[in-house]
Amino acid sequence: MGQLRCGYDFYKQDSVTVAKKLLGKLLVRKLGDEEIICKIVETEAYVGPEDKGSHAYQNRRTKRTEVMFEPGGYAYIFLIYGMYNCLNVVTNERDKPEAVLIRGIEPLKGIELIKKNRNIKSKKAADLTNGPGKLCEALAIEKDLNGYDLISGDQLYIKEADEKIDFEIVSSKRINIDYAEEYKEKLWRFYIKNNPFVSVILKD
DNA sequence: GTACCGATGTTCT
DNA sequence: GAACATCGGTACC
Repeated sequence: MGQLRCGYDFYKQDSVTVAKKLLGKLLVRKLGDEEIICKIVETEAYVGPEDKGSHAYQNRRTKRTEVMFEPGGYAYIFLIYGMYNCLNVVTNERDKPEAVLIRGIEPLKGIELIKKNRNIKSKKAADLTNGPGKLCEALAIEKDLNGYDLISGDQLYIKEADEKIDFEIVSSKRINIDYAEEYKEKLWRFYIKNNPFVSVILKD
């Protein structure tokens, strides 16, 4: 089944291309004997040294951003607001610091384990995984997976869906990057139209 | 449905 | 010391 998994030829593309192509693909997480599979429904591209929204703006290279300078195919995980982790996929070639933030996923398998990991009151299924912090908690994705190899690792990876389902892609501004000046206007967020696991719907 | 607010800790100035 | 690619609760429509 290896041919279904996304490899370097996929991740080496630019982040906007990868962000769009990730929609509809499957995020797989192995936890002991159990497996969680979710469909990716919302992404954001962070586009390299010129992008004022990106942690790697002006090639800012620190311990935190180091993995963004690696070749595409690694996980970039960072802590936000002191409490939540966010999962990114590093894209493009070595020394071209780009990444795609996964913002929304739809659980297909392992929902009981997701509920256990999240432990929330809400009965709405969407609240389990409709946001970057939520989905990391749901899949037990923590800082120890920063730099994880999504191409050859088996704990966390991305693969093609088993069957192709048509959907419409919506482009929008990225969420919560007020500091990014003109770059906050860029339509570098993508999601599957009408999917309930999308985190935010902006008014036009 | 929207609006605000506090929690929390790492990173960078 | 400030900022931060967020979330869940409460209050009020």
